[in-house]
Amino acid sequence: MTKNEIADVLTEIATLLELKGENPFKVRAYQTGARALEAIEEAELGRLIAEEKLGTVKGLGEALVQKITELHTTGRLIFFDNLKASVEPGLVDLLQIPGLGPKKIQVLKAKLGVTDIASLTAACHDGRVAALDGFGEKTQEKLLAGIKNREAYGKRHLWWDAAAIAEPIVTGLRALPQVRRAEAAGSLRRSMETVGDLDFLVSATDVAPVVAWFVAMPGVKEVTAQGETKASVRFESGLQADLRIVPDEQFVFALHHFTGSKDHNVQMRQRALARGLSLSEWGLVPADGEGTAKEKAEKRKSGKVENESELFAALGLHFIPPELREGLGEIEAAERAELPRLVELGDLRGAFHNHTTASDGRNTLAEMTAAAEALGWDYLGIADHSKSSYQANGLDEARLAKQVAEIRALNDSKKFKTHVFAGSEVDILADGRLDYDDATLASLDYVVASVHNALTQDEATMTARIIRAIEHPRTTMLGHATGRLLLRREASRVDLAKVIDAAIAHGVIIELNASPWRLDLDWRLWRKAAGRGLLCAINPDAHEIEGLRHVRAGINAARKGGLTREQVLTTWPLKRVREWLAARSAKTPA
DNA sequence: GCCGTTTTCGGCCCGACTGTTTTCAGTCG
Repeated sequence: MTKNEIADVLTEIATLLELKGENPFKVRAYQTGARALEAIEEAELGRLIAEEKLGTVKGLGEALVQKITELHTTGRLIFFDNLKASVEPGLVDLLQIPGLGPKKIQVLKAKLGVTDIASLTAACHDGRVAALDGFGEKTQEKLLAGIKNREAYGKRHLWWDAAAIAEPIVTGLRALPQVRRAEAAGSLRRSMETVGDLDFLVSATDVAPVVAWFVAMPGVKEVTAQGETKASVRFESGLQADLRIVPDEQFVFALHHFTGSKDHNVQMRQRALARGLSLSEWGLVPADGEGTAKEKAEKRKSGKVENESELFAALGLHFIPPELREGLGEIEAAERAELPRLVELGDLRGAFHNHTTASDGRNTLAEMTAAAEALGWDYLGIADHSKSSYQANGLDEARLAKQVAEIRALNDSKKFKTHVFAGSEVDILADGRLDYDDATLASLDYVVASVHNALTQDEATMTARIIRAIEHPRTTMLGHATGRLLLRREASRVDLAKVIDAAIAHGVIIELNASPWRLDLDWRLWRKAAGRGLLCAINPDAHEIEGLRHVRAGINAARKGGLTREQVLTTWPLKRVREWLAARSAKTPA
């Protein structure tokens, strides 16, 4: 078994133990163990097991070492099999219902024979749940509502959609006279491609009016919690938003804590402990357990930390941008002053993958160019679909030639300051050939090669297909490498390591498709690939003028991937891009 | 189940909120 598979087993054990009402600290030990395992490298795990040194990993004791070793060598764990057999499988689903934890599930099972969502629903409808000790009418209603909305509530949301809801809320909070500071935290602030719920953090002089404003926001469908300093609401889409209000001197610590990620926070706390300090959402204080809460509060005030930079500095670190706080080595890099200077939205000078009404876009060439000019871009690449993308009104050779001529004429007219590059998003056919002949391709400034059909080929076929396209001398960049649609469609099966190797070897760019549904290549792959020389282009894949703004999502992903300005072609000035494209063409046999 | 300048037992983060209670247990983050 691989380490991630083993970690999944440990996590499942934790869930099952929790359901059985086991000691919560034992449950946590399994969760901690799973995380510790994920943090070591695959080969390292094999070595540690072989040398019987797995126990030296913090969080892995005698029992976990034995279980991990058994899983790693045999692929099975008798303890896990027995545990699974002792728990009704439907009970695991019950844990997902808000308001239900292990204790209540135990009671429901013991008193009412509830073993899954169906039997719980029946018991609620009969009123048997409300009659139980410790339960009541409200709990019963809440459980029914939770069951009904389970799917919508469990759903994640695109960063783009979540940000559109969150930004006016932050603005609204800051406008309140009682509010001193307000930020959105959580995975939204870390610019994750999808977001589970929204976390708002506020420091205020008076809390009641802030809570009152929050629960009365337009679009709120349901207030799920409301207290003095905390509130939770649910929007129509199922998106949940949490508000927390803290004293201003605590704001920075709470902001850091609720921005996360969990792994980042764990590592930060460990670092603090190693320096005799204890870090939490409440503050940074000496780690010794002595002293009353009041004394600790005094200590907090004495060592004032005004912003996150000072918080990181207090632990001997350079500022770590929220996007990098994933527990993936950013703390070590910050210690050594080796954090990359991340690309910014304002660095962008243009984009290459955009559509017009010639294929399936909703704005004309002139409209798209005007919009690019309004954004201050020096250049805009038009890449409409090729002829095989019949469903997208792809251009045949004659229509493409006409479009190229239009683009040349538009540039000559000097109507816009923005230069337009004539390109095409050329289908990579099922066998890896491109959708136009070489002469047609040679008439273009650049070529984005993309897969649009036969998405379910096996991995070897798809990989060979894409690599063949990369090897084509006229291919400038690879479009949306995996074809994934976040929350909707899985990525195609493709060996990205080989694709990246081929792109580097042939000097082909891989696009970071900035469509909020794609963000493809995934940010997790960029740091290593760019370090090896892969050049990135942030392309919005815009089908209308509003779509050009999606580059912001692309910048988010690029930043999470640790990319610098230099590594992103679309930040380069026009002259340098032209020279780069010309040099590529020169290498190409005419 | 893990951990130890409290070293083999007794902690392990803990405060806020809800719904049910009449002083608190369970859940959540």
